[in-house]
Amino acid sequence: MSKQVLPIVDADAACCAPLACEPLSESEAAEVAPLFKAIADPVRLRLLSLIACHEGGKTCVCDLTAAFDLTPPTISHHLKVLKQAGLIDSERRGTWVYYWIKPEVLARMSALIGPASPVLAGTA
Amino acid sequence: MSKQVLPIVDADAACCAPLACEPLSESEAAEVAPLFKAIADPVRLRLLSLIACHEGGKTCVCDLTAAFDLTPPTISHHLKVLKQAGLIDSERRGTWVYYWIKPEVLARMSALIGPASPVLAGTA
DNA sequence: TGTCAAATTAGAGATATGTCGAAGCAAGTG
DNA sequence: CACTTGCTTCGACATATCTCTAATTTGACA
Repeated sequence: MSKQVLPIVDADAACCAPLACEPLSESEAAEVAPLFKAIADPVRLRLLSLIACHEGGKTCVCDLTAAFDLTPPTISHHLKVLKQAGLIDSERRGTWVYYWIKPEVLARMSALIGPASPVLAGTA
Repeated sequence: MSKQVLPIVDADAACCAPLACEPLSESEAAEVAPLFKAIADPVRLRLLSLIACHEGGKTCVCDLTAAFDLTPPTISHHLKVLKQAGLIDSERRGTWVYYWIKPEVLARMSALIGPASPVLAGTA
């Protein structure tokens, strides 16, 4: 296209510019990545949403299984992943098992990638 | 431990309670999950953070490669994943290639899992 | 033109993930 | 006690992901 003379980086200098905020450390990244991995699946995203949208916050597995074209073991597997990541918790009530969301964890994840994040506040 | 008599669900009724917000549809989930999958890796989280934290917003690949104990092809692969997800964009400037963040996309992801989300606002 | 440096692409190998059927466990009911 | 229902665990399989080495592309420069 046209000549691109952008003032952002001085081509004579080194290829890098100074940092505007504190980037995520290796250990912080290792700690947070599993949280995002837990929700990085369409089934688990919908499970989380279905659980969160329930009045009272507790949702029976039978409800969740019915919302998908997947077998109960598969739903159970995804619920286990979400629970091990700390995003949901569960309780047995007779024959049924209920799951509920832990909103603090979601809120922390949201803040981490949001506009006010101390580790991602570059061009926001 | 102690008797758990929770008033949230009537044990005589069906196992389900009504919904409090609109859960994520199958197609919405399929659309959003790849975004979270893109950041669901410690290396890519740090890459994103390093890029975002650069003053001016543009970061040279050589800078990024230097920050990891990984080979250039591996860094290149992760940058490609982030770019294909739409989280970053790039431009070639002579020998060097610069990447920058697209904050709108991060902001959208943050809002989706944040306390005010219309699909995850259950118990927040 | 030839050479060098930066970055990407291609291909391979090890590990992780998503899904299922079969089996097991826990709790209610006849 | 036996039987049924709801859910989880186990084991297997196909696919996806992460990382590397080797080869390729792109641009700068003598």
